[in-house]
Amino acid sequence: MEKAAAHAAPPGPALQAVPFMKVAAETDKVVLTRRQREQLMLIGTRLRLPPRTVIYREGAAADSVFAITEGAVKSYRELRSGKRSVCAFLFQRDLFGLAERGRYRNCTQAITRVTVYRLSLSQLTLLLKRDGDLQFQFLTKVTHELRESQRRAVLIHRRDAPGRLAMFIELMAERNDRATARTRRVPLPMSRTDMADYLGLSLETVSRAAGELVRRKLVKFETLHLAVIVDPAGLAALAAAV
Amino acid sequence: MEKAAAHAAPPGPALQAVPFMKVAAETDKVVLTRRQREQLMLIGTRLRLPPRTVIYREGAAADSVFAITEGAVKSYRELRSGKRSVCAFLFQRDLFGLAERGRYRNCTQAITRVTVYRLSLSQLTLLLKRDGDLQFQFLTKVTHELRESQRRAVLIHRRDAPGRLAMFIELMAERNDRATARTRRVPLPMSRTDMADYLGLSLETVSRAAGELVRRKLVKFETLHLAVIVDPAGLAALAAAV
DNA sequence: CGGGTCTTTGATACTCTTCAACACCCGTGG
DNA sequence: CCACGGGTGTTGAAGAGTATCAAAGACCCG
Repeated sequence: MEKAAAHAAPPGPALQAVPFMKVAAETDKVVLTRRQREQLMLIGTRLRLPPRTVIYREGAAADSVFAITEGAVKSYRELRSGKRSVCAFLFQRDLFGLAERGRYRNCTQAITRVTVYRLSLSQLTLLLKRDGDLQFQFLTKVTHELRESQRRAVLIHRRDAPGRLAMFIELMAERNDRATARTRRVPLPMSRTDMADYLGLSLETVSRAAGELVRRKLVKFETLHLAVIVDPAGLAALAAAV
Repeated sequence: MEKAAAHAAPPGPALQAVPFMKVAAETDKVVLTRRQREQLMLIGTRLRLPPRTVIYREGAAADSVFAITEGAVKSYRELRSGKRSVCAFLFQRDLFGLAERGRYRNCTQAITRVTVYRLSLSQLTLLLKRDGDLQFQFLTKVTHELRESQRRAVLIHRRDAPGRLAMFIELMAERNDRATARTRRVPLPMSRTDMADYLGLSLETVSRAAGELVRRKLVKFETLHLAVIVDPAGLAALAAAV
């Protein structure tokens, strides 16, 4: 566990994405070179933030882009009705804060304690235009996030709550890399309310759906924020049964 | 009408996106230089495709990226249940075909007659790495699409069909630039089924919702594929009442 | 151990989905 | 010119599922 982390995430920002093209090696993920990371560190500041910290608000002047090195962040929007819509959950090696016309479009808030790199937007722009390879990594990363976002849209098409939740758990399991593959444990750092706001369900329905998955012996919950996959095949079948 | 088109879309591919930073000019949209367009034309082929042409299928080997210069395209996924989920509707100056590990992730099909530039992925990659400014345009564009995708996710959070449809019409109106602003006409080239698959509703519900909007005198339909906004404020209010 | 937050559980109402029949548009062929 | 047929869209009635409101229970942190 520590070995992988030490080798994959040396000091400095990192990005996780799947490349456009098929690569020969089993290097499934894009990685930045040491030099690229060092350059990013030069224009960035490392921040450690406690849970619930609001990193920025919708509409705020955007002068920075953020790269997560540790922890979980949610990106959401406040709707007039007082409800929230969670756009994405962001983890290690994710990027956020890509603004529109100098303004952020979402709010972002730390879920757990997080470590992020705050990169100056203007300096980053210059750096990217200068270093075509680095920019290509960013392009790949954003494309990756676009695909993830579209996948979520597919998820929302399901009308049944247990199915949506099953897909969600699989999503989170994927994000947790191979740690889940071995232990079958899936950390769900966000609250039930956040999950509901992401899945487009009420929190009561999420709760009931979770109970249903447990009843069907597909998963169980060691704690509220740690699911264990009891029947991987069954869960996958339900998740795929769109 | 023709004047604007002639000035904004000279020969060659174009991209429409909102920049990260606030720009001084009222140039709201990113535009490619003539030289960049010419470079793209060098590595691309112009294709004219009749309606219903399937441009590529999910899982197919991806060797090209496409830029639309005219017409409408839908990007969708076939679900096991036989249903479809439409990920996005794509128009003039949109980009599609960003692959994952050498495979396309969605199917794309022409809705109307379309003109697209097919760009060789390998050559585009080289070109982008060489031309930092051009690549930055692509980065901006993909980021723009990411935001659009997230916006759709917000849209889906509404449970009421008339509200979803109202948002959809506003979305389409925006895409139609200022043409709608003057004439209040919104072209909806896609079928009701496509709209349903995009909105996460059944087509019957879309039909009923359309009837409801007409009944409330918010819009009317000149033809099935051409909506007219009767009460812009009322429609906007309903669309924003998330 | 206690207060507050978050989660679970229960009953009712509401909206959409589904299934089915019907209307419409348009190109084809008589 | 009109009748026909397929695809597409509309309308109707019954059923399923979730949202909502309300209240009790579990958990965390000080």
